[in-house]
Amino acid sequence: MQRAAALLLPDNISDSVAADLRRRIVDGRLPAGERINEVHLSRELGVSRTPLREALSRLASEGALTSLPRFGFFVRPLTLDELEQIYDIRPILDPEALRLAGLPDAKTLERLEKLNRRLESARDPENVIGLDDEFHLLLLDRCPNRVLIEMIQNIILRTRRYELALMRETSGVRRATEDHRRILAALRRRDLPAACAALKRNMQWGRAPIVSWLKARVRRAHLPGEAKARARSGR
Amino acid sequence: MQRAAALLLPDNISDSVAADLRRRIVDGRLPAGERINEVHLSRELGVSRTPLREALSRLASEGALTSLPRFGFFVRPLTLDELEQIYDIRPILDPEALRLAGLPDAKTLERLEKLNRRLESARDPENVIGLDDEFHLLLLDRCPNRVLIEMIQNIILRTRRYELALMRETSGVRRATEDHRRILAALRRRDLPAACAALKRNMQWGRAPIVSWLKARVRRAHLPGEAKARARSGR
DNA sequence: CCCCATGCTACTGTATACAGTATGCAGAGA
DNA sequence: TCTCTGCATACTGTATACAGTAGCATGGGG
Repeated sequence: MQRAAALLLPDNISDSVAADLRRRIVDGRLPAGERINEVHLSRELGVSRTPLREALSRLASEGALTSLPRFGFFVRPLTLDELEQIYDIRPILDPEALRLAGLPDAKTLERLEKLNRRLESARDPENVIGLDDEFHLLLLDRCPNRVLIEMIQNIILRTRRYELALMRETSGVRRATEDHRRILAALRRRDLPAACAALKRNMQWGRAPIVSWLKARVRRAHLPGEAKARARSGR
Repeated sequence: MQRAAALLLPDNISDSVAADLRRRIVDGRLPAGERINEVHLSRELGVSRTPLREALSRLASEGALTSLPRFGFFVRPLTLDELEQIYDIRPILDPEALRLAGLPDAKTLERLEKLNRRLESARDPENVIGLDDEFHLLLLDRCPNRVLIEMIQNIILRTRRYELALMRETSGVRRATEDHRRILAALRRRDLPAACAALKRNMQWGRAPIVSWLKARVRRAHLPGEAKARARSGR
C-alpha cells in the first residue's frame, strides 16, 4: 500500500502472506464470516504465527478482516451496508482523479480501447474484473495525486470480493464496456468534463446489479456470515 | 480503524502501542525521517518486539511509516508532494460527506457553534487542531457512509503531523473560524449546497500556509533523513 | 596514501515457548 | 430433567531465542 520499493522486493514472508491472504479472501477460499485459526492457518501456509499475525493485523487495518480482542480475526462478512457505502465512494474519487490526470495521450487512448475490446470478449469472472480494474487504473495513470490513486486501489480491493461473488452466481452482467466506450468517445473529442461525467455514471451503475443480487441473497440466507453467531456455534 | 468492539476494549498491547506511536509521530517525538530501532523502542515502551512490530506494520499500511525490507521502518519524511496530495483530497471527500449527511439538527448546530467559539479563543496548537478536527467530524456525524468517514479520519491523521509542525514554528495562522462561520450560516438558512461549497473552500485554503511554510523549510534544510532512505531505495 | 577485503557488530525477520483467558463439557445437586 | 459449578482444552497474546544479513571498521596490499 505504501512503498514502491517494498513492492519490488517482496522479501518478507509477512508481505507475501498478506498478499496470499488477500487473494484467499477475495476468491472465497477464506469465506466471509469465517473465524481464523492462527495455528492451523500458519501450518497450512508453512510459516510461523508471527509473520501470519503481522499480515492479519495489516489486513484488519485495510478493512478486510475484523479483530475481536481476545477472540481472534474474522473475515469481514459481506453486508449490504458496506457494499453500498463502498460503491458510493468510487463515483466520488474516480472522476476527480481523471480530472487531475487530464486527457490521455494518443498511445494511452489506444491501449484503453484495446483493453475495452478484450473486456468485451472476456468471459471468465476473474478476467473480466481484472481487465475492468486495469482499464480504470490506466485511465487514471497520469493522475499526479498518488495518495488518491492508493485510495482508489484500496477501494478496488474491497469491492473485488463482492464483484466476484456476484459474477460466480449470475453470469456476468456486462454493460460496462458500453460505458467505457462513452468515456473513450469523450476523451477522443478531448472533452474532459464529459469524460468525467461518463466515468461517474459508469461507477454509479456498477452498484445496481450487485445490490439486487446481495438483497436476494440476504433474503434467502438471512444475514450472510453473521460472524459471531456462526463461529461460536462451531459452524 | 475498523471495529467498534476493539475500540472499547483496547486490551492489546499491540493496539495501545500503535496508538502511542501515532501520537509520537504526529507530535514529533519520533521525528520525520528517523529510522526506528526496534530493540531500543521496545525497551523504551516496556514491551517486547512482537507487539511493537505488529504496530509498526499497521502504521506502515496507514502510510505513517515506510518499510524497507531488510533495513527497517522509517518515519515518513514530510514532503511537499505528499502534503499537496493529501490536502487535495479532503476538498473532494468532505463536501460529499456533508451532502450525504444532510442538514444538521438544531442541537448539533448549536454544538458546532460552540465548538467554533472555543476554536476562536484557542491558542495551543494541539488544541486548535483538535478542535478543528472535532468540528469537522461533528459536521459529518450524520453521514451514513462510515467507510467514507473512515477515509476522512485517516486523512486527518496524515495531515496532523504537517499542521502541528507548521503551528509550532509560525504561531497559528487562523482563518479557519471565519470559514466555519460561513458554513454554519449556510446551514442555518438550510442551504446545503452553499454549505458544501463553503466547506470545500475551507478545506482548500488550509493548504496554502502549510505549503509556503514547507517550501521555505525545504529550501533551508533539504528534508532530514530523506537522503538516506532515498539513496537506499535507489529512487 | 588510497583501495579493497575480511571479520565484527548490530539489527531485522522468523520460530518457538510460555502465560493467561475464554469456551465447552461433564458431573453433581436441586 | 434442568441448572450450576468446576475442570480440561484450545487458542490468543506476548516474550524470548535464534538465524541470517547488511553495514562498518580495521588491517593489509598496491
